[in-house]
Amino acid sequence: MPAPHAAIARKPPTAAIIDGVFRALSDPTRRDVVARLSARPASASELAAPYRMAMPSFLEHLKVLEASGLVSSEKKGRVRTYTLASERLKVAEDWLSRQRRLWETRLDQLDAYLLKLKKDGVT
Amino acid sequence: MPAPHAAIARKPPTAAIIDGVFRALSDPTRRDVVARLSARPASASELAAPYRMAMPSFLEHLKVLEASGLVSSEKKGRVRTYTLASERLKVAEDWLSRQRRLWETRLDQLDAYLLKLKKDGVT
DNA sequence: CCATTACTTAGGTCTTGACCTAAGTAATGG
DNA sequence: CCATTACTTAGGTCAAGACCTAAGTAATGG
Repeated sequence: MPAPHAAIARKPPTAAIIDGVFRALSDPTRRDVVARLSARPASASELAAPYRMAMPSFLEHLKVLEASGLVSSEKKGRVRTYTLASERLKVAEDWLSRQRRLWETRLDQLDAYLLKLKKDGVT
Repeated sequence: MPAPHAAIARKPPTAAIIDGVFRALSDPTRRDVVARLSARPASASELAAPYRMAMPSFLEHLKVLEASGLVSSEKKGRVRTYTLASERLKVAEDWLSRQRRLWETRLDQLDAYLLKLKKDGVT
């Protein structure tokens, strides 16, 4: 039994994974590719077409996306097809919403504190 | 009147802004700082304390965060205090949830299509 | 006032990132 | 088959990133 509590122990993504996801999303070409892939899968050359960039340069972007786990690819004949892998988008979303919760909690506490000051008649 | 329709024309963040936010979040030290600042504001040296890193190196991270708009700072006497600026976190959240919507729409369409195939008795 | 404290500036190194051209390889389609 | 098509590999440039040390400056606190 290598992993007890497998059902509940959904381990948090490592920092390195989150690094990769945010990094991959920090480039406009790569974000654009992600956006286009969320509509439908596409081949490397289809994806490359809109950009004024040499093929090897563009493929580098696809490699970054694939390394981050945001997309996956499969080759059939001479065509490599890319697909969005939505779980990794969720990793980023989760991190952000966790921050939002923390932040909002803090603001609520601040509110409560200010309210108490007011109620206690402090000026 | 420099900006007509100011109330509704909340212009979308430029690609460069989104680049900066995601890039800033792609480093674990910087994400950690954001997390700590969402609890409360703090000075540069307080923020630096947990890391085994020379001060100038760490301040570089703070500069990246401030340039991205995720945090702001103000100097009083010899202390510079950093505060989280939550609007920029929202920029990243918004981009991600937009992608999720696109992606989910696509899956729904796919579902509908498969359902139709089944209903039409295709095998 | 003057030693500390809290940054700041200046500069150096080494790696990584984003592009490029040129030259592959490996499936097609006529 | 053999010219295309669809990537792939190899390698080169140039800027940016993430660290460092050393030497500032500018408020404080005793």
